[in-house]
Amino acid sequence: MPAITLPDGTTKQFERPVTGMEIAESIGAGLAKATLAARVDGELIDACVPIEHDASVALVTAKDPAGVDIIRHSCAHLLGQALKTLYPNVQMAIGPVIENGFYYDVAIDTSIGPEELETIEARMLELARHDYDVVREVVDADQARTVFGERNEPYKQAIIDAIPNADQIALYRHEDYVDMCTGPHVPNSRHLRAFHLTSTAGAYWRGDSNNEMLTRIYGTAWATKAELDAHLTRLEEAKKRDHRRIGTAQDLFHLQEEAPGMVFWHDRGWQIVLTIQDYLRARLSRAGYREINTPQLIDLSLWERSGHAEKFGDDMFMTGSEDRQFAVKPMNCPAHVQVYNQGLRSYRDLPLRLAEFGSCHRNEASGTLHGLMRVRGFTQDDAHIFCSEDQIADEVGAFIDLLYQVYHDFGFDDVLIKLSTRPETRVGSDAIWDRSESALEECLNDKAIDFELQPGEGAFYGPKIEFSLRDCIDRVWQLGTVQLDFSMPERLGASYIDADGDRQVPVMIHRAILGSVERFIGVLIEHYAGWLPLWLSPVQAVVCTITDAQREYAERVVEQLCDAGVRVEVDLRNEKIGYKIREHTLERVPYLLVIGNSEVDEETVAVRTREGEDAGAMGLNDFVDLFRERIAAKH
RNA sequence: GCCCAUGUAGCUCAGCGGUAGAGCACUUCCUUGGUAAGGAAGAGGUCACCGGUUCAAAUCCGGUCAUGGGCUCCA
Repeated sequence: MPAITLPDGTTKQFERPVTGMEIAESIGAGLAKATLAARVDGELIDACVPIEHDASVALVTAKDPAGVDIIRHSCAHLLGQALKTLYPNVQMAIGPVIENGFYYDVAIDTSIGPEELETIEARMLELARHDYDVVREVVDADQARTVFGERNEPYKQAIIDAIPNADQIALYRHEDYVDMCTGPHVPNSRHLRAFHLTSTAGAYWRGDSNNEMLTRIYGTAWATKAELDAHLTRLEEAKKRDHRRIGTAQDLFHLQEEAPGMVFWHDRGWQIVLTIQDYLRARLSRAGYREINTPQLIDLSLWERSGHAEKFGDDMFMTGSEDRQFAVKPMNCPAHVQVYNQGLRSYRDLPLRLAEFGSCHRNEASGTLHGLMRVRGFTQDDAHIFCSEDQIADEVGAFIDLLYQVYHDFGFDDVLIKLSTRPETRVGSDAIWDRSESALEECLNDKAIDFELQPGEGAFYGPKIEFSLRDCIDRVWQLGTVQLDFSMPERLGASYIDADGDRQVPVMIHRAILGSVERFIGVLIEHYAGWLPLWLSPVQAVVCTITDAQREYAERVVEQLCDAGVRVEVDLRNEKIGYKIREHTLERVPYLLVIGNSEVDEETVAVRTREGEDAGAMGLNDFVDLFRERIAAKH
């Protein structure tokens, strides 16, 4: 005789165990029609599962985010159903829900391209329109193995084998199709209408590159057609923000076949690099860093001593000369230790903060390259802090403050943080891992920073914190990092003399704020959709004349603005003013300074912004004041 | 590196066995015009590269390289 408490606080008595669907029907036909599942004491269950005890129950519809995920999950099964009718030999592996949609990994003996996706999607819709009931059945592991054995589903069997104590397995039947899932699923296929198959990809079985590669089919699914359309429109909009497209349109950089994964910076793009570096130099200098510069090519033996050759040798570019083998540096830290090692260091020298805009090359696997986001040649805003163990917390704390300030200045306030702790194979005593992990964690907690803990994901030489930002289609890119290192200083013979006159090995803190300047610019471009803030814009103003008659005055204006520190260009072309304005607006130049006869007469410029705002005519000094105000505010 | 797709003019793309196309950009001329595209003419391509099938290949097939979407990796 379960008593069911509903979210509004009312309690209903039932004579016998009751299902979520029956509860919904007792409330109203409309609700029953919309019900996808039930949340019983906080736990999601299928609408067809009887509730036997007193419980608080909320009915889940498509208005509930959990309901949309149920639709997505059921769409994965619907995809399976459609695939089985089109390709009877297909073998189903896993089909989970992801952000905005779902995917299914399958073993299939044919390749699935865009045309096949269309066919499959059409079949899915056709099947869903049968408005069939999804039937749930609970079996034990042996029965499940038999079912999937008969259906030639070795992957499903392997999944069953991997479930501990699998005495109750839920099977879901979509007409002739059977899948296995913890559920819940939609009660009827009529809830599945707003979906779209987006792409295919290869994916290793169980995510292990030693295993065979399966075909992954991605789809997106929503509660309503309108939401689906809105999502597809968002994807289209996101494409317009793609840094590769904008980089070409604004003439910032290019990539070409002869130098895969390496950037040709054009003058405008390079100006952005220079602006960022100048800004960081000022910040670093204020924070007590010293900038250094170290060689591109270093004898392989140093990389052997540092351990990189053994672990990452395949990913290092090599070159030889006169029987010596050199590696193009893949990272800066061993070189920074060499600088540290010059002369005898005292505890009074610590902490020693050595910074470098280090140009590094890594032979990344060809399939991983991606515009500016993943390259083979890149510049790290790298620095290494050599300090004693009791300085770690202060140094990490100061670094995190610096990082947040820098991100804020660039307009990023939504940062994802991950703390990675000791992996299985590691160097250093448990005691020092204990201390350093808690030092990092305390720093984050002190600053009330939310973070995700990634146990076992730390580097072999120490724990780390990673700072990431999202790109225009919500892909997450790691930028900053701070890593403690108990290994390299010792391997490379770094030491200092402590207050008692004893030799000690310093701790090394690897840290970067932007990570790769290239990637950072990619994220910047997408974040701003090409509308870089004034202080970062490579060209900050273009002086546009109405006719040839203003040439002389325009050139004088450019000179004066240049002297005032404005990155300014002049457009004297024989074009109408509308044409010039359109062109420079599309190039996202922040200020257009229009000069006609009246401006010449009154010694002014007519100021127009790229947003289309007409700020009217003003004297040059007024414009420069306005300009400097905005630069200072980093707008 | 692995799976799938793609590679045609500076850019965006059409053509998919029978003489290489469009829009924008570019050049020249006309136009000197006040806030998002003035007009006319012209030039521009070994259809990524290598090989094969064919009377004939941008088009079909194979390989290589690159790019894109993922997977694995990321010191």
